[in-house]
Amino acid sequence: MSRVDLPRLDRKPFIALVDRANRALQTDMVQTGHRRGHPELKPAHNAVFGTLLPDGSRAADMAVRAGITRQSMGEVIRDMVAVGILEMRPDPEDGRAKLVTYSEHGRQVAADGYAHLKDLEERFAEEFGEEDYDTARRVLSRIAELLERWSAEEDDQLSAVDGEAG
Amino acid sequence: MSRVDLPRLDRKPFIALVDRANRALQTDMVQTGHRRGHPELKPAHNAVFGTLLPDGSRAADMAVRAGITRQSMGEVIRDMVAVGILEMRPDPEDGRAKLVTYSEHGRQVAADGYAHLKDLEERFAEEFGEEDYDTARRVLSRIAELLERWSAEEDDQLSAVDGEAG
DNA sequence: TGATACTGTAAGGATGCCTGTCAAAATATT
DNA sequence: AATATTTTGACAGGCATCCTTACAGTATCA
Repeated sequence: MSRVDLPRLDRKPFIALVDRANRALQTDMVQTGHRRGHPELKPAHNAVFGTLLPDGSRAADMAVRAGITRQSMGEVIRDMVAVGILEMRPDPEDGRAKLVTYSEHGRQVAADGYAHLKDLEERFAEEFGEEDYDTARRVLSRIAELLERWSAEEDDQLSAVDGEAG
Repeated sequence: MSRVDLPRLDRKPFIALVDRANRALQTDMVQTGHRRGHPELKPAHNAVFGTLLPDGSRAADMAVRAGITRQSMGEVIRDMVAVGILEMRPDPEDGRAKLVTYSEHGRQVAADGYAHLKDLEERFAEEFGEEDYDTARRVLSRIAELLERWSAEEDDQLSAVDGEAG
């Protein structure tokens, strides 16, 4: 009987903290949108609000910024066009592309959302203190980059071993 | 023409930072699990690893801790039982409940995962400094609670208004 | 004992994102 | 100029995740 002992974690895994916070934030944004009179808002729309530049963007660029595929982003965008938040028109500078912009109604929706985000920023800063809140933001903003680097390094090591073996 | 001006955000929304970090962490955990010889691991399993206590837990409790419904947690648990990571047996102290525990194989999987988590904790602490990393953890651990409180307060205000009007 | 609350589960649906594929347009290569 | 490659948005099909609604069994308490 080779019973494996589970190492006792002295504290909750970081991933659990991030995941829990993320679920709460996603829910909060949609719920607030609904309360503000925009019942058409869905969680997936957050990816657009976070990546669509004020003067318009291409779907492909937005997909890269959001970290999802072009197809997925395109689907979300078409959905938001259908409910009147976004508009698409051919990009005059590139016949293949279409320029995604907010509709007039979409600008109102986005403005309401940004107002709520600003409110949250202030509440968080007040709750945790400007300094600690900024620290948390700084840490979070670098997590993805670090993980991708470390993962790539491990990939390199594995393929190097494969290369020697093969 | 009442054109709505979009407020320019001075920095990325907090929700965008958390979402991006979360995606990266979820991907990293699953990828690492696969590399360590556990190809059966899926992203949804993280919710279990993060909430199942070493001596066993009830599904309902785990659902609350993970921030998802009992039904969803139950589905994930049954999936992990099917692939041999978890075991379920009746709770001797409560005829309604079942006690979820790791199987022997599951303990090995979890041990590998926890080892990776510990490695990440150390890398993060080294990268950001113990103090800043702890600060980020502390901030994140309170986000859900705060949002739920604020949301409840807003609900109260709305229903109070409804009450007066009705 | 009966009302109420909590357990896990089932069924069905909505959502979000994926892979594979395509045509059209732009760009690079020959 | 002709061809090959890349890039664009779109469509089809599918899987994973989580939800809502509903239910039967058990516990708890008036």
